[in-house]
Amino acid sequence: MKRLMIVDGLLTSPLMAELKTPLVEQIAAGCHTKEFAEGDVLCHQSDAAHSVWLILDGWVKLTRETLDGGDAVWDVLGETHLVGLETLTPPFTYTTRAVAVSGVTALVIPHTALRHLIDSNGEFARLVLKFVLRQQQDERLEIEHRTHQTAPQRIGCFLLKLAGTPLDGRIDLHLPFDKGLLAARLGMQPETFSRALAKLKQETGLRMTGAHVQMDDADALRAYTCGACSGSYPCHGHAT
Amino acid sequence: MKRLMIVDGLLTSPLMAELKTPLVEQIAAGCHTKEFAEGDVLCHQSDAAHSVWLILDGWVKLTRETLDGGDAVWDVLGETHLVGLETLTPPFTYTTRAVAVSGVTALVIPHTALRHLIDSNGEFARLVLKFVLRQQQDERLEIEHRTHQTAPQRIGCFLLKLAGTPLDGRIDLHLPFDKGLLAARLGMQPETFSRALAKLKQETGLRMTGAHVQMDDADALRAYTCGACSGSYPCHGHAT
DNA sequence: CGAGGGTTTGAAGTGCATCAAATAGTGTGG
DNA sequence: CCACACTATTTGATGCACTTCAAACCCTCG
Repeated sequence: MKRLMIVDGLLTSPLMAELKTPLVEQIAAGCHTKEFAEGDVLCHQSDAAHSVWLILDGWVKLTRETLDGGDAVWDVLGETHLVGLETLTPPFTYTTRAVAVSGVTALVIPHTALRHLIDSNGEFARLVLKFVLRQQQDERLEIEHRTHQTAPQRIGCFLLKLAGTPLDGRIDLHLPFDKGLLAARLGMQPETFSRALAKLKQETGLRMTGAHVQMDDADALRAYTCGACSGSYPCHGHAT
Repeated sequence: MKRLMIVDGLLTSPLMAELKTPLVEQIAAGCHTKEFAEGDVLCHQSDAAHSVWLILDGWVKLTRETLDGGDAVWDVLGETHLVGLETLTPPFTYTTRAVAVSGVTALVIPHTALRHLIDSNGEFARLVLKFVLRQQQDERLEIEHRTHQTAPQRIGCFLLKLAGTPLDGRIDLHLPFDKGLLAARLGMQPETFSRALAKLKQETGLRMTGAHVQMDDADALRAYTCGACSGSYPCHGHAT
């Protein structure tokens, strides 16, 4: 019963969903779920890896310390996303600190199990490779965005990704974490975020009250947001 | 004789250098070298893959068209670097256009051979995975740089990477391609590049005449450049 | 020598950051 | 349930970094 839930959890990951059933069950055997409270640290930068996490619910931020003591936010991940995949290669250490930014439910996947699987199972290694190559494309697009998009466009792009591809062109969602963190995730200051959001509302008809976002015509948002981008149009919006 | 040269060429790649000798020879059997003149196109964005290239000499730029007709430079790659690795995963198409920006000598590796190798050889798949995970870290650091570094710092960072880790703290090199392209690679305008360079000279004692770069104390450059970065200090500088 | 591209310089404008302060929102103890 | 404390968010004012548009300069090559 519980095993079945863990299998279902694993299958939410695009990576795991491609595996054959016996393999998923084999991985599931070593997994357990774990709850994290807001502020809990999943792992520290440079620590030797012990787990990879699959987020089932909630959000986790990945940060790195800069030399001058600041914190650089590398990403904020939500459900279906994996934390710590970089530890599958030498030096097998986490490259970021991971901190829950809300209550989080995660599937704990023992690092040893994954490493063993990669070493022993070519098919699994291939699927991880495929997965990472996909991520790499997204990251390169992100690099482009940082250079060519304005602050309001980056916000719009994020919202489109968050909304997925709404069938009817309508968007209705809640920001999953606070605006300050979102600003950092998008590479801007909180003040800039606030002003950029105001501009986005004005330009696209987007409405936002508190964390509640509404939009009647997602295409208007796409038109405003995606102009300078080299991604395929209309923006299909991978979740982050 | 010629076969030996091809094997040597393959081994310049960090990825290939990890393979066992018979495997390298097997790959080499399907490879040939090819010369490209400045401006020659290696591949077009969205084309079905036929080759992966290992650059033996010269430089290749990777660009993507933006919706509004512009060209976004994703990267500029030099010797020991692979072009087209993203085609090893579905949809097996190039995600960028690749154009020689100088005379280029490249090793042409048939795409089918690599795909076959990945599908049949778990060890090879693992090594590619390891290689791509490394690249991914570099790209995430690049994202951070675009947000936290100033234009002069980004130039300094690029020069440090180009110089590798000089033993005696001295730098003496030539820019491998024109400043306009370098500006695009670093995500800035040519005018900004020119001015940022002037500032970098003034701040760090770096000297540049034409494409010739000299510096007596690389550490002064690192001190100026790496402050806001979360990479390990001193900057070890992977080549791009 | 002249043409053309690469590079620099100048002047002006835009976008984002920074510093400062006001406002809104949230959780706590009374 | 209210007042307070504290944090998140917004708003205002100002400065800096980068872009943009324009023109000059430089360098190479025919």
